[in-house]
Amino acid sequence: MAKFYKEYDKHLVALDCIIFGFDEGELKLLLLKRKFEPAKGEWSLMGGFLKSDESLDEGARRVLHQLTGLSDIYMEQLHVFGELNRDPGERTISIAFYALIKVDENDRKLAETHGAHWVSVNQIPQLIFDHNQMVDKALRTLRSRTERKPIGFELLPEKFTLPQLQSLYEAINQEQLDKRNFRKRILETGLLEKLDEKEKGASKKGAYYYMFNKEKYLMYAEMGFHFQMKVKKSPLIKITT
Amino acid sequence: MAKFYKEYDKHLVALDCIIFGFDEGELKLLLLKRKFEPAKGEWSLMGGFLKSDESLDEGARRVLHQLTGLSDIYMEQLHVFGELNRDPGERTISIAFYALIKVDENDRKLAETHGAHWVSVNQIPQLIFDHNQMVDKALRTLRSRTERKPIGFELLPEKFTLPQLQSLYEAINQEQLDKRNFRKRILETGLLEKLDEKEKGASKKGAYYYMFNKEKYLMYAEMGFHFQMKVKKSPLIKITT
DNA sequence: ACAAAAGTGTTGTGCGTACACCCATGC
DNA sequence: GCATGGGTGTACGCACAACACTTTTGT
Repeated sequence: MAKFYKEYDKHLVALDCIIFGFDEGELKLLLLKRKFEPAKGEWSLMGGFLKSDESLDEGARRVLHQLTGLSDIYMEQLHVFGELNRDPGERTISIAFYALIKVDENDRKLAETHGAHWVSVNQIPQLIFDHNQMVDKALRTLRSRTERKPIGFELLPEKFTLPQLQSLYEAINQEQLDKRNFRKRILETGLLEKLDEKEKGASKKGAYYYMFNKEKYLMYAEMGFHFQMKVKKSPLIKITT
Repeated sequence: MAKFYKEYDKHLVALDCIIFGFDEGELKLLLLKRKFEPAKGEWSLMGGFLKSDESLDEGARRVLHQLTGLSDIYMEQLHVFGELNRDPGERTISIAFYALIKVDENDRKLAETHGAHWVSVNQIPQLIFDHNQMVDKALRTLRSRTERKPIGFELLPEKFTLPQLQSLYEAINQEQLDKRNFRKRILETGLLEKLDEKEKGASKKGAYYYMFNKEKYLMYAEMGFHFQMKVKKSPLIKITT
């Protein structure tokens, strides 16, 4: 290929992945102890450097696969971070991606063998560089996503119950929702298909399993959507002195 | 600075700017005939390459200033485009920014002396590489921005009339709005301050000037906002065969 | 029989939309 | 005096929030 741009600076381009998973009723993040200098041993996002022969998406997927063994997951570009000294090692531009995955037993093992850990988003430790800022931005993006796109397909197993779906929404948005309103709203979208089978782990009565209607899900994911639920107002508690 | 990452590939990083302006009741885009190979002479966005000693924002501002003489304008990161062959000259990653500016006489001249042209968003020509895709994404982002953030401060002169503001919203969203509803909604946000002065160019009666309340504007720009207006339904026209 | 979670409907209200006429002025 | 754009109020409907009791079943 002819080189037209010889005279311009070239840069290291990092790809950092913010991986969300939903497990045990909590929204979690996949973190890693960094294995190389600088900042070796500190908590970090999954990251790697872009290669010349791969597109951004390909690169992000490769990085994720190398570090966790995971593949075929939903990822989206979040933001580019490019402050001059964000990485003390060398001037590096980082393209942050966020990903949503269903955490199953298999993934849990895979992640562990790679030295990765699932951490609740309520207990994020200090991360290297500007990674905390990235996580913060990803969380806010994920939240505003719930209002415009259906969510869950990427974070829940194929079959799930309405209480599980509700608790996913609650975990993402850090708020309590009214059961009746939630069920009514989510059902009338037509996104869900009720199965004839109950989940019996969480209660004696058992909750019906549902699945997403894949076509509708994809349609809404493309066209957008409107799902807004306000906080369930908790009764005011007066603190008596 | 110590080099920790010697072994990794480095990349050209372009900064491309999608500049929106509002002029003569239309939403316009600032375009340029490219002055160097490859694709010399074709229509292009404002673009340049990132230098090692500048942050992304600084770089984008520098590029814009070099090409148009404009400075001090509102810019926001849009997306990174990184397909392998997006630039036939060489593998280049492009970070796209979008900017909103008030077009005044001064800017119009500045732009012209730099060979830039204001083009209505309804008449965007074929652009080089993936620049049309960038414009498309920027437009959609700008539209969804109007629903969550106040807009106008960056695109209108300091004093403006309500009909002007409305026509800005209409130009961005390509839809007609109901005058009464628009005025009611926008006024009750408290963002606007009515002046005692009328604009007399557009009509005999004249329309009152307004200004943004800067503090409220910044507050809403930060915290978000909710401004959604549906299309004014135009009466159905039956086409008789 | 009781504890624990699942499931189920109705009502009120605030927001958003639709809609038509008068006003001020320049020509 | 008329044409042109600016300015104003109300009524209706719907979507959303609030809210409490019954059902199932494992122990």
